[in-house]
Amino acid sequence: MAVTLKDIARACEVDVATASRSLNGAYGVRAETRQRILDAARRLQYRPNRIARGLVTGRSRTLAMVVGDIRNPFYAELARGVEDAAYRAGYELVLCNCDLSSDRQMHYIHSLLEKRVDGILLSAVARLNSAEQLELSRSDAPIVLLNRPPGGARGYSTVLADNYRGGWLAGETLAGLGHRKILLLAGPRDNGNLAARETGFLKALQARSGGAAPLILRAQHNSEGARHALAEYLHARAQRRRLPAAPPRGAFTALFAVNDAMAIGATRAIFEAGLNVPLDISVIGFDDIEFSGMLRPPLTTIHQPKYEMGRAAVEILLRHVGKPAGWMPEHRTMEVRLVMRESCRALRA
Amino acid sequence: MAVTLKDIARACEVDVATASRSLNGAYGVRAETRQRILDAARRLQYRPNRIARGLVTGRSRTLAMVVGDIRNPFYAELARGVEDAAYRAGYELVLCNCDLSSDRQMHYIHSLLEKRVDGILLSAVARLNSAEQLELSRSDAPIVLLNRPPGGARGYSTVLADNYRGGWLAGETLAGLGHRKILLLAGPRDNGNLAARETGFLKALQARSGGAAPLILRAQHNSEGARHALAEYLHARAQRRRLPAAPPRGAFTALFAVNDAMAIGATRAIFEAGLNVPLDISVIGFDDIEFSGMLRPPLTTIHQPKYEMGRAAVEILLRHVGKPAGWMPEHRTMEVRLVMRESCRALRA
DNA sequence: ACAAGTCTTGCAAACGTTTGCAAAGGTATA
DNA sequence: TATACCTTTGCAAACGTTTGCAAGACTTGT
Repeated sequence: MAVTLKDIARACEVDVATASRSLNGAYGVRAETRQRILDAARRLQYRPNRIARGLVTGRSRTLAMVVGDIRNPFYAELARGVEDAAYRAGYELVLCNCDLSSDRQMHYIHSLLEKRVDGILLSAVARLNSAEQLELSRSDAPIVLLNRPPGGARGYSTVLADNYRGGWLAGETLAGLGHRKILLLAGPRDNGNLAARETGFLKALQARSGGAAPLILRAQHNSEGARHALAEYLHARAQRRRLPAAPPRGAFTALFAVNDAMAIGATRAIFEAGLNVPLDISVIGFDDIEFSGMLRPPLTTIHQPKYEMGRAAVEILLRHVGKPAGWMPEHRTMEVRLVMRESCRALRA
Repeated sequence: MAVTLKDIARACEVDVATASRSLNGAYGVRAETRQRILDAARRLQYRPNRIARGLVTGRSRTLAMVVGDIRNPFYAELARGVEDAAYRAGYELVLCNCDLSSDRQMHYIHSLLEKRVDGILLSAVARLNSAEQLELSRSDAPIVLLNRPPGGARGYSTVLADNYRGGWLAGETLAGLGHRKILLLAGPRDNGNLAARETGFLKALQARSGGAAPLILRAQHNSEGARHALAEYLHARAQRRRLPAAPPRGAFTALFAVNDAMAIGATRAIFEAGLNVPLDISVIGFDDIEFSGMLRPPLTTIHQPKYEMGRAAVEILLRHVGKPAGWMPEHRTMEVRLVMRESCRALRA
C-alpha cells in the first residue's frame, strides 16, 4: 500500500490539512512544522496521489495529442515539439496513435475527455463527421488542430504550415531553373494540406510566362504509393513508344512530390527505370524530414518548421486552458522555406 | 460543468449506486430500470469521470512508455507495437520522451508513479543510479525493460532482440561473401546492446578459419557521428599514403555498422570519398528501420522485430499488473534475421 | 398462507486529496 | 489588562465514483 497524506500527518501528529499545505503552498504554516513534515515525507517516500488531487482540483496537468501514425517522421518531429513545450510548462503528454482509423480516433478522444485532460492537440487525418464535431465542440477541454486545414471544423484554433506558399516556392524553383516539362506527383484529393501545396505549385507555374500546365499524377501519399504510380507511368510511356528497353527520357525534366516520402519513392522509381536524378529528372519534395538530407542525392525540399509548429500549438492550447468556453480561436500559419540540395539541376536554355 | 452520475440518477429518480451499476456491470439491476438509465445517460451526454473511478478502483487502465527519442524510427516502431497491444487490451498509453537526459527520465518516472499508471515500459537509454533503482524497485507499478540489457538493473523483466546473434549473423554474412579485410563501425562502449552486436560479430569472424581481426572504428551511434568518423578515417588514410586525390581503395572491402543510422552515415561518407557501395565497399547494418529499403543501394541489414518486441513487452507487463509484488521477472529475447539487399556483394576469390 | 429464497434497490463508506471556515494561540497596541 | 489583529492549526466538506451491506419487494415451493 502506498503511503498517503494521512500517514505522514499521523507520523508528525498534525492534521492532513497542515500536511497538505506544507507540501504545496508554503503559506500559513510555521516554518518549523513545515520542515518536520517535509522530512517525514521524504523519509516515508511519500508520493502524492495525482488522481485524488485531480479529482478535487479538476485539473490533470496533462495534455493529449492524437496523431495518425507516430512512425511517420513528420509526426514524430511534431510530437517532439509538443512534448518539449508541454514539459517546460509543467504538463505531461499523452500520445495516441489512431492509425488513420476514424473509429479509433473517436475512441481516443472519448477516453481523453473521460480522463479530463486539460487540452487536446488533434493532428490525425481522419475527418470528423458532424455528430463527432458537435460532441467535440461541447466538451470543455480546449482543442487545437495541428497541421489540419480548418475546412472541416470551424471554431477551433489551428496551427498550420503555409502549404500554399510552399507549393508556390517549389513551382518557382523548378521554373527558375529552366524546367518547362514538369510532373506534379500529387496526393489524394481530399487531403487539404496536400491540395494546398498543389494549387500553390500550379499558380506559380501559371504565373511564369510560358509555363505550360504540368502533367498531374495522383498517388497514395507514401513512398510505396509514389514509387508504384511513377514506375507504372514510366513503364506505360515506354511501351507506348515501343521502347521497351530504353528509358523514356525527356517526357518531363522535373518533378514535384507533395511530400518527402513520395519524393523518396519517386526517386527510387526513377533510378529503377534506368534514369538519373538530377541529370534526367530533377526532384523536389515537401516537409524536409530528417532523412531527406541523407539520401543520394540529398533531396531538395520545402522545409516545414515542424518542431516549432508543435511548440506553437501548445502555447495556444495552454492559453485556453482553464478559460471558460469564451475562447477566440487563434490561427497561426508558419513560414516555410526552400532547402536547396542536390536533387535539382538547372537546365541550360 | 460536466454531467455526473448524480445528475442522471436524479433524472431517473434512482440512487447513484443503481446508476453506476447499470452503466458498468449489468448484474443485479432490472432490465427496464437499466435501460431507462442508459437512455438518460446518452441523452445527457454523460461521460464517466475516470479520475474519480481511478481513485476508488486504484487502477487507471493506463500504461506508460519512457523512450529516449521518438524521432528515432526504431523507437517509433517499438512504440507502435506497444500502443497497438495496449489498445487491444483496453489500455491507453502515455508516451514520454526523456531526450536522453537522466534527470528528465527520472522526472517522468516520478510523475507516472504519482499518476498511478498501471505499468511502465522503460526503453530509454539513460542509466539509473542505485538510488533511482532502489526507488523504482519499491514502487508498486510493474516495470518492464524494453530493449535494455538487464545488466544495470536486475529484478526486472526484459524484452530484448538477440543482439549477439545478430552481430554474429552479420559477421557470417560478410565472411561468407569472401570478405577478409573488414571494418567494424562500433558505437560507444557503454551501450550494452551495441556491445553485444560487436562481440557477436567478432566471434563470427574468429570462428571462420583465416578470419583476420577487423579494424575497429568507434563513433557516436547516429548518422552524423558515423559519417564524420568514417570520413576522417578515409581522409587520414589517403593522406598517409600521399594519395590526396585518389580514394583509398582496398584498405577494407566490407563494413559492419552496429545500427542502420550509422550505416547510412557511413554510406554517405563512402560516396563522398569517391568510392562506391557495394563495388568498393560492402555495407551491412542493424535494425532494419523502414528507410533502409529506400536507400540507394538498399541496405543489407539485420532485422529486429520491433513491433513484436513492443507487443511482447506489453503482454508481460499486463501479466504483472495487479499481481502483488511477487512477480518472477520474465526475460524474452526475440529472434533477428538477415535481410539481404543490395549493399553487399560477393568477392570473387 | 407462510417460510424461504431471489432480485432489485438504496444507504453510506471509502478512495486521497484540497480548501473554506473557524478556533485556538500568540503578540502588539492602547 | 483588555482589545484587536495576525499566525498557526484543525475540522469537515467536497470532488465523482464504486461497492459491501442490508432492507424491501417479489417469487416460489410447500
